[in-house]
Amino acid sequence: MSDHPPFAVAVDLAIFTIRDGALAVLLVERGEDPYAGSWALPGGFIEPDEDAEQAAWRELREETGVQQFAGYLEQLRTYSAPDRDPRMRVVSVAHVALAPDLPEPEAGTDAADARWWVVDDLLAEGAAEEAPELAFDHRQILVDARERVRAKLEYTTLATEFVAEPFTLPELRRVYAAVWGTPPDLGNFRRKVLGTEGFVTPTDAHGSPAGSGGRRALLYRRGPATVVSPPMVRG
Amino acid sequence: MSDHPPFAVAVDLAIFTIRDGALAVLLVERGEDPYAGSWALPGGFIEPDEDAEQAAWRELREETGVQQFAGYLEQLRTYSAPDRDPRMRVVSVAHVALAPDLPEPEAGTDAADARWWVVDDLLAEGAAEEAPELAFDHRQILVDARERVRAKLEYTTLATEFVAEPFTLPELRRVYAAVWGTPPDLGNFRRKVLGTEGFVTPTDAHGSPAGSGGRRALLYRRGPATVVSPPMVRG
DNA sequence: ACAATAGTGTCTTTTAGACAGTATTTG
DNA sequence: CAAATACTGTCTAAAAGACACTATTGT
Repeated sequence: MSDHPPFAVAVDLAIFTIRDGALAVLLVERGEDPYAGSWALPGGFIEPDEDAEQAAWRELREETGVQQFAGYLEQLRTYSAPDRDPRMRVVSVAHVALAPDLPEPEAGTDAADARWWVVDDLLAEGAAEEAPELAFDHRQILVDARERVRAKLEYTTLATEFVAEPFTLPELRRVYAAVWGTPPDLGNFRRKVLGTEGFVTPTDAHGSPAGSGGRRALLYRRGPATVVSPPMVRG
Repeated sequence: MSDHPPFAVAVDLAIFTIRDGALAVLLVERGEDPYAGSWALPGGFIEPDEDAEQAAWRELREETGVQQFAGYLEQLRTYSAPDRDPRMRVVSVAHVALAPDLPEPEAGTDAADARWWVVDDLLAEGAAEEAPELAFDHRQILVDARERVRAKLEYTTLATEFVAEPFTLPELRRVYAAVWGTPPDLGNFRRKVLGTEGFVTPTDAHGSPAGSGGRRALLYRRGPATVVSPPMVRG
């Protein structure tokens, strides 16, 4: 009754960004068995002196190669099926991270390669041409992580974590378009964002239009607000 | 780089019910050190052949003494501070459970005693007369668990898990009153619940009024809906 | 009859949905 | 100027907030 079988405890990360108008996630190609050669979410084991969040931040910096990582990280949920890792009993505390678009990553020490993948290509039923199967239960983690991000865009100001400051409202709207798959109505989107106190704070500078030709959009910074109430609704 | 320090992995449960119009949680008095004699959330270690959710269901049945537990269980989040247990490194996957009011629990094998506590008494700043400090980081878990339940009443039909079928709308409304601290407006509450397709399904029977004297309320059962959109808002 | 509880109706305000129109910039 | 992008305004419909009123039961 007082036994406590030993487990290894890991963190895994679904690191999202917006690339070319699509939601993308960072995957690493595994260099070792099990699943050598297939693609997986970046992650690693928790060290004795850190908690899961610290481990996640450490892995995030290691995998992205960005020491002063400016972005958002939160715990997603814990995956603990007894057979999820064939080597031994590993429990994984999965996290979600968001970042304005990061450089193409360098391969880490234990990974053969690392690159961004368009999430819809990975998760589409028709399985796009070269979309790989994911290692372990990472496909399920990715499904859950995407759903978390989709949901949080509705009732939080989280979308601003996907854009570098300062940013324009059209940029911010393209974040919603990428994550939800369909852009919110232009006018209504502006009314909601500007009408939610503290969502964004205006600057007096102007950015560049998305294409060549077009009006220059006003630039904004993130505001102090974190919740959007009532929520924005998904198309 | 390939080390994976061993951890013990436990589950802890915040089991909520409504008792005498207040949100209550089940605590056990610890019989052993550390924290012998103080109160804690029920929990235990994960066995080699089960995942966290199975372990949580097992503990739930053991602690409540109800073999065919009819209620709701979901994962909350994982707590992993290195020093959260002074004996050794223990990571806890916390869960939230809801149940229509259960019998007064029996003490389990490893617990000196077990009883329901009114959550507001435990968490109030003024610390009610005989409200105990909680063991480990269980106060924080309880705070997070309560917030999860409060939030989920807004955008899901979860409140129905707090009442035994069949139930009346006034009963259901008292769930919101207990969890939120203030009752939703009577008329608007009925409009929302009855106007949300699949929230509840009517029967043709009538229940008894809350006090002695008063009209008999219609009885309902849980409907198939799980989400309430747009959400009900907290007073 | 009265108090207590359950249930209905309605007026106002807020917000979202839809979409037409105006403004600014580049080629 | 035409095309592309950014921005504003307005009408309608849906929903919430507030609150008055009716219905049924026990003492």
